[in-house]
Amino acid sequence: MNARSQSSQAPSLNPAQLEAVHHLAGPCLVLAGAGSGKTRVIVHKIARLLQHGLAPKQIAAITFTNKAAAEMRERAKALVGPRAAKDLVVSTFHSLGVRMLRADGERVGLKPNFSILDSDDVLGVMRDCGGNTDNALARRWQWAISLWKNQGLDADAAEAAAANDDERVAARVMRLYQERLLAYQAVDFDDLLGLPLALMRRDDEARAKWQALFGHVLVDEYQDTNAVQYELLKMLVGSQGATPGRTPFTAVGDDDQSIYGWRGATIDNLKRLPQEFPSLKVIPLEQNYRSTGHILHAANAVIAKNPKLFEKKLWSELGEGEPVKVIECDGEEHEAERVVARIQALRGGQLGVHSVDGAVQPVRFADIAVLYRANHQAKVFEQKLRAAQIPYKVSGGTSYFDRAEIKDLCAWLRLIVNNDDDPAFLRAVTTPKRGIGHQTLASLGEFATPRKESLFEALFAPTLGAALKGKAIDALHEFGRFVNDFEYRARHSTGSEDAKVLLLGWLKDIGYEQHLFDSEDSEKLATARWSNVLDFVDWIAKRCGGEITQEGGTFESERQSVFDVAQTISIIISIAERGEDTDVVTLSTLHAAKGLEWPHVVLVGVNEGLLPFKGSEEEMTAARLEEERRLMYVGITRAQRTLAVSWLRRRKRGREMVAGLPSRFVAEMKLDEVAVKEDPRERLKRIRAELAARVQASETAQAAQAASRTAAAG
DNA sequence: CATACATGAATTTTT
DNA sequence: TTCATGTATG
Repeated sequence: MNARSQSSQAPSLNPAQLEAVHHLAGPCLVLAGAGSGKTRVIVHKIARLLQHGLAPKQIAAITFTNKAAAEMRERAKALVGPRAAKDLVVSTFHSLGVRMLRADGERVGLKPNFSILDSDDVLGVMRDCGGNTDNALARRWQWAISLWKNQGLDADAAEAAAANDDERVAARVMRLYQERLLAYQAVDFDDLLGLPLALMRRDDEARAKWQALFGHVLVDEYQDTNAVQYELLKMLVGSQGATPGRTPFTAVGDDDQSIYGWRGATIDNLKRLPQEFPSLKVIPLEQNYRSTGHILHAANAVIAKNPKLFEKKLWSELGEGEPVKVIECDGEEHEAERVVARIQALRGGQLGVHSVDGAVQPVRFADIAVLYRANHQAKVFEQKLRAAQIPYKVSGGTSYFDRAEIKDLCAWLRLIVNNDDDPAFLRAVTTPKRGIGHQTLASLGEFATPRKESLFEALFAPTLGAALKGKAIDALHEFGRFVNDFEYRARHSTGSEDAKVLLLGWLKDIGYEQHLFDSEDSEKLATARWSNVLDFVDWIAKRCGGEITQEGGTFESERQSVFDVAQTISIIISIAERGEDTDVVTLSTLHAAKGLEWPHVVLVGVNEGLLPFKGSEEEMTAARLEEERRLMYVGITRAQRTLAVSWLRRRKRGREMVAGLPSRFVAEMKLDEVAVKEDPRERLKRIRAELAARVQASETAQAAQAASRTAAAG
């Protein structure tokens, strides 16, 4: 098992879980503490709803990430079987939004083939709207505008709410930006939430249609919803129609794990739920199946310092376990060395997985995680781990679709899907370089803008000759013809074989491999990039269907054209899932670690200023401190069996060294109150007994699960 | 139009 | 110290 392994849990649901699963009639809020088996509850509730006669497609389970959606579907499949699981609507808010807009977007001015801009594209458009501004400013606008959109504000509302000149400028940019997106027939990620909401508000027919679709809506990680997502949920369950609260729903979340306030998530959505749905059933899940006692004491003690929305205290039956260890370090290097030493000690020590007969399997690398506040902290650990020959992976690193080479290719695909997508046009036309530079493109832009045409449309205007030199026009025309030709072929190549031929031929035509080797100074890096490209081609080809070999034999799946696949590409899940079974230590930010668990966790850099993070300028408000505390809580509750917390006596600030203090959260863990003074030999005996009991429990659970599966199948 | 050097700023991240 | 952006040069 790797980090994703589920904690062992008794085969039957506990009373609170049962209550949550059985409450089908009205709105339900499940306050799922860390490690309390919330996915299990969701999946069992889905099964229960199916038993009660809902069709799979009437059940919507909404998650935040594609990865979470995929996992949810897998878990559902294991419980209800592949047939039912296939038709369940398990999707992110954003993909549901895409689905609604592709179907009914015309009512908010979108053709069905609109493009979805990623944040780089958005940045480009922002810079354009502000008249060639610098990147940093454009990024601030992007940030502010995204937050406004997440709060459900339009440009007018944003301008009215603007507190200073900077914000007023941003609000003006926002108006321009929205106009331009519409002209491009493009939307950003925030629009995937806001436009479906606008659609349903504006159009009774569409609203009725989508409200009739679902018989129950489940929302995972509810504490991470923003204002727009909440409105969207309310709209979907029909609370604003003539028959309020018609569709029952289940929100599952944990206010103590809300760590995304900085990107628009609002805990108000939790506060408002009981007020706006008076019949709301609130069910706390407090039994933790993940961590041992010392770890939970620390977690409870820390979070107790935060004001509470709902009463909730975790407990577990897994025994006291190991005390939490605090490691004091000289500096970053020393910390990394001590962590390496700890990893080696864990692997060599008595803390491996004990089976009932007392044999010890060593701790695997994949059982260990090093968690930190900010990405840059990973660096020293990478160095020291490499030096010690310990394999590791850095999670939360750049995702597959963030890679430059993949973005390049996606730009081309987007351009053939939607010729009016100017950001895609700009990226494709300059990748690889084909003698068309900013000069030419600037002139083309100046020509196109007053005519209210997209760049691609303007390419073929007969009067373009007045604005550009012959040579430039020739190059542009050639590009245009090439794109049209590629589009034609993409529409007509279906099935994986044709797709592969088309895509490889296209890469050759644009000279992409050569481009990679020319632009990358290390040949090794270029090779790696090229192999990413080939993976990408395979991935698209596979999605085009045709003959597919899977467990259960070879069969014919529905054929799609490359064009069809390209249409959905910017929203589709990354294939970063490869290499999941390798035995490596995980390095991760605290944010990226949410939802995961490891037997052994080290929280590093737990320093005042770093873990309650303190920027140079903004002051530490109570709300900010509380979110930092929840982050600490999330970190602590990732650990199943051992937890160590390290802090630095000296740390770098800018280029100088300053004295470091342990984070206030270290004291808040109240380790001294629960630490046990125990004879080491006694301790070992106790630990073994606890572990044996645990192993037995998990084996019983597995046996029962297998039995119930057999029963379900028969 | 692309590459080489200097100068300046530094959370967290998904869609 | 590193990374990214802006300017100067070939």
